[in-house]
Amino acid sequence: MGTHYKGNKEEIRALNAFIALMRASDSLNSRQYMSLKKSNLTISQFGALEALHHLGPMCQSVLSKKLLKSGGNITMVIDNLEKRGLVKRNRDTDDRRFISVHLTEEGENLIQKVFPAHAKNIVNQMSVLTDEEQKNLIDYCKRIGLQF
Amino acid sequence: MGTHYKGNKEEIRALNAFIALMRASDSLNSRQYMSLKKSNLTISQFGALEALHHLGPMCQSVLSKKLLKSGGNITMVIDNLEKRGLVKRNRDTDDRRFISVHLTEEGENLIQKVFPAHAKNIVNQMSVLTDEEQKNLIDYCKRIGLQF
DNA sequence: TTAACTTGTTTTAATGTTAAACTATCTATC
DNA sequence: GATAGATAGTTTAACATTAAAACAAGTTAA
Repeated sequence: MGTHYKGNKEEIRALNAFIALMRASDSLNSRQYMSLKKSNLTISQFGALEALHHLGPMCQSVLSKKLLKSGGNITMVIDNLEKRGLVKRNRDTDDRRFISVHLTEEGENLIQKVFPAHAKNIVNQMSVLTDEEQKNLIDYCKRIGLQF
Repeated sequence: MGTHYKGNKEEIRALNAFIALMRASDSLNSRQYMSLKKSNLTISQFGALEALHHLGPMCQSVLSKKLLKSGGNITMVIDNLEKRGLVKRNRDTDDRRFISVHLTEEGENLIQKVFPAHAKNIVNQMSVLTDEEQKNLIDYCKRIGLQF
């Protein structure tokens, strides 16, 4: 692994840290992907179901902000969940611009079944780090994430 | 930020570490995306050009392994680079199953122009961490990535 | 009241992504 | 040499993703 960039030691280190971070998130993502495939869910679909499960019904623009995805993308993801009968759209009667999305009973059952194993799976993977190391990782990642 | 999972302290910590890692890589990705958009390159296209630049011509199956992407995906990415005249395909004469992909002069010029700013950009973002912290991050990420 | 602006959702076009099926080519074995 | 199996690449179908444009509904200001 590593960069082929010809820079000084500090630059090489920074690029290697970047690559390591990206590879780690790729690995976690692909293990998530494999795990969810058993339930015929994509990562995005799972994310939407999870948000609706833990936060209750919400309109697509809110979901879009929660999941950090574009509005057009949410339309597509909710479309696919709706086709499977896992969520339902409800046009708001007061302000007809809004569409409230909520889990169906089937969707609620599915997320309740899938979530615990999913969480356990992640906890398991992160357990290669000690509690102290996880704290450090959170600190580092937040600082990287919150730049502008 | 944080999970809504009702577990014990250790589980919550692990899930928060997971979420922090994913958010950080999302942030880095989206900044990469914005930066490369100026040159009309996607992250995948940049990755392919960079590999060909630093490692020289190679066939698609090797590229596929380097970039950790499926063969079908590489076909698409190389198609789009070829349409723009940045790379060229060459059928191997010895073994006609192989196609060697190489940068055109235009592609070489582009990657030479784009790469330094790109690397600098990443180094800059990672510089919110000290050298010691970057070392730790690399260690943590490698351990997360290399499980199973 | 109407025109202009704002906000929420959908559509469209382009790219990425995978898995699976397919074609072409090469190799080993009978 | 024919054939079975392996390998490289392409195609297809499905979903993800964005930006930008279109569309729908509500708000505001002249």
